[in-house]
Amino acid sequence: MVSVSKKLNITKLPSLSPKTHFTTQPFIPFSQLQQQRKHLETDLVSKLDNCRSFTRIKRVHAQIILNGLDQCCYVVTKLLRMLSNVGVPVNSYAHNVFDRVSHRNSFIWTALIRGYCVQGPVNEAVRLYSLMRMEGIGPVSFTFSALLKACSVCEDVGLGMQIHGQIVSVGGFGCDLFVANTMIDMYVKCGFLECGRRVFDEMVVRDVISWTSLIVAYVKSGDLSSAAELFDGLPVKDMVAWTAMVNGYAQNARPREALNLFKRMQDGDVETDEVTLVGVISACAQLGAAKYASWVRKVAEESGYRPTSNVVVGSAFVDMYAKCGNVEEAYRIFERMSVRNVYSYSSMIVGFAMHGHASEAINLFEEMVKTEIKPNRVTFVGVLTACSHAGLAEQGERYFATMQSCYGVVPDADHYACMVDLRGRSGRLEGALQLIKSMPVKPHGGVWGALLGACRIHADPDIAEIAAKSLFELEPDSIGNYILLSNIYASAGRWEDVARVRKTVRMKGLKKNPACSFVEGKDGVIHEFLAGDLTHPRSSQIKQELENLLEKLKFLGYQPVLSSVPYDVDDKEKMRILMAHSEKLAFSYGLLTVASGSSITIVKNLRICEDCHLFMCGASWVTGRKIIIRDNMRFHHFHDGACSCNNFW
DNA sequence: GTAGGGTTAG
Repeated sequence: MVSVSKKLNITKLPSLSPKTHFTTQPFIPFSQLQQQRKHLETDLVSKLDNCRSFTRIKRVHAQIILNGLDQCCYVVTKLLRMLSNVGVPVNSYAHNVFDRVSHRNSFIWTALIRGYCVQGPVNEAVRLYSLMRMEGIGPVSFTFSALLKACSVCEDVGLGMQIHGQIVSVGGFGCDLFVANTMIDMYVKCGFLECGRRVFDEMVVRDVISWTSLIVAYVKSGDLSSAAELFDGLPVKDMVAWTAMVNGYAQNARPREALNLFKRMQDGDVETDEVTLVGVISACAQLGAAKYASWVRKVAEESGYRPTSNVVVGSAFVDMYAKCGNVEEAYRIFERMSVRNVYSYSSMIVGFAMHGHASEAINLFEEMVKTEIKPNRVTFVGVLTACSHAGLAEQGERYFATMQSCYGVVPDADHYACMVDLRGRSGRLEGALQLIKSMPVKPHGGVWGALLGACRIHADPDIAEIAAKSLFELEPDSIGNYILLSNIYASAGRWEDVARVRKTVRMKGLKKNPACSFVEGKDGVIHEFLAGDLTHPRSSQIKQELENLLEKLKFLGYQPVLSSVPYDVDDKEKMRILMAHSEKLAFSYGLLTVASGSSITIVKNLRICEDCHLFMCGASWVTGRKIIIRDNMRFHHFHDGACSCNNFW
């Protein structure tokens, strides 16, 4: 090796006078220059970090060029990331910046690839990845997680599997937690849960994120037992994991289990945030009891969340109070919310609709469209339901006709179901049938079900047969549809047809859903009554109370609606069956226990029958009590002998 | 840089 001194022949150094050569440039050691450059880099990177607009970024970019740092991968990587974050199309500005860098490292390549991953097209990201590999640049773990994330966003499992193959062939990255976790997420978001599970099972090291991704995947697929099994096996659970499981129960209509798990979460001193709260609030909404409503309100405030200052928590509370029968409190919260969004408005509109307050729902909708907030499909479901339940047929038709042209919401099968309901209820059964035939999308069970329900109200067994035929094809095992058809036949006295439907039900081995009602006693305990149930400890008192009431009602002219009994039995037996309906038993118990002057709230699993409806109207008059009944359709508020639904349900 | 969220009709 030739030494530098020999090569340059500098054994004899010329005697340079520092005076002549360094007068304007003071001597700065290299290490100090390096340090200065480092400071400059850090300074520009932090400036970039604070940029929230393209204009600001361009300004910093000019400084980067001025300082000669446009070849510095560290700074340019940050520049590319920020450009993509503020949404500047990656194929223009960012790509130019990238092209001008002569020596590119993995990070700068990855920043550009990420840009395409976020903005698309993903294929371009994959092409760049190949180019990078051809240039001999090795990927970093973030290169793969960005690519995998992109595959999950566009649900392209084929591409995802290609990336998976790359990860395996490059080697080493399969063990990277970030990469493996993103891979699980990619598979489950694409709907390949089993593949995600395989990745999970093959992982040597897992963290709470790996577990949670999979738990959520099981929750979304409705497989709660697999989710719970994983959750139980998770060694260290954090707030997100707990929340995933609590909300999993809530989303799958298992509110009691959601609340039990939440109590365990609290016992474990795990923090509660707004995401946890919405799940818990939604569970309480499903239970529909005032007891739970006040409990969760307290829980929220203890965790520092006020329904009026947090839009997500607030909207959940609006929905919950409406579902618990307290639409006044729902509106009180809604009114005081400092920020509202489409969820808040939709929840309130649907809440009003559920309680038969059609004009309030419509007024609120009109108020909403004057704001910046755009109505969505759920908002229109609420508005159309409100019109339908209040018999506002013309207004409903108008909203339906303009929802696409004025608000850009394309009517889907759910909206058609509302319209069939609206036309059907107002007696235009043929018009409803025509609407179904003209639908641009395939009608689902809800659409035919709405027609069948209307046939019950207007006693039309012929159209009911048409609706039922399609309905039985779509939902062959749904017992409610058979019962509805059988009841329509029964009201028309067509007992042979009733027998035929019942035979089908028996042959299919379908079991009838027993009717049951809940009422909250003054002790806060929820009492459940089944139809004809005499097992309650205070059964004889309940029966006596009911008989006293019946006497008074009869005196006022109440005549039992015997046609509400769909059995071919004598009138005396029909009377006995009617008096043992679960909501009547629950109401009678309420009279015995709920403080006088307070309203009585009953939750029923099936639709209230005509006789019970009439009975409750009279009972609210005779007893002076407000009676609120939530059936599986909506709320009925009985007061002074009338119901909020105007006998239209 | 990877995991958890609220409104829906018969």
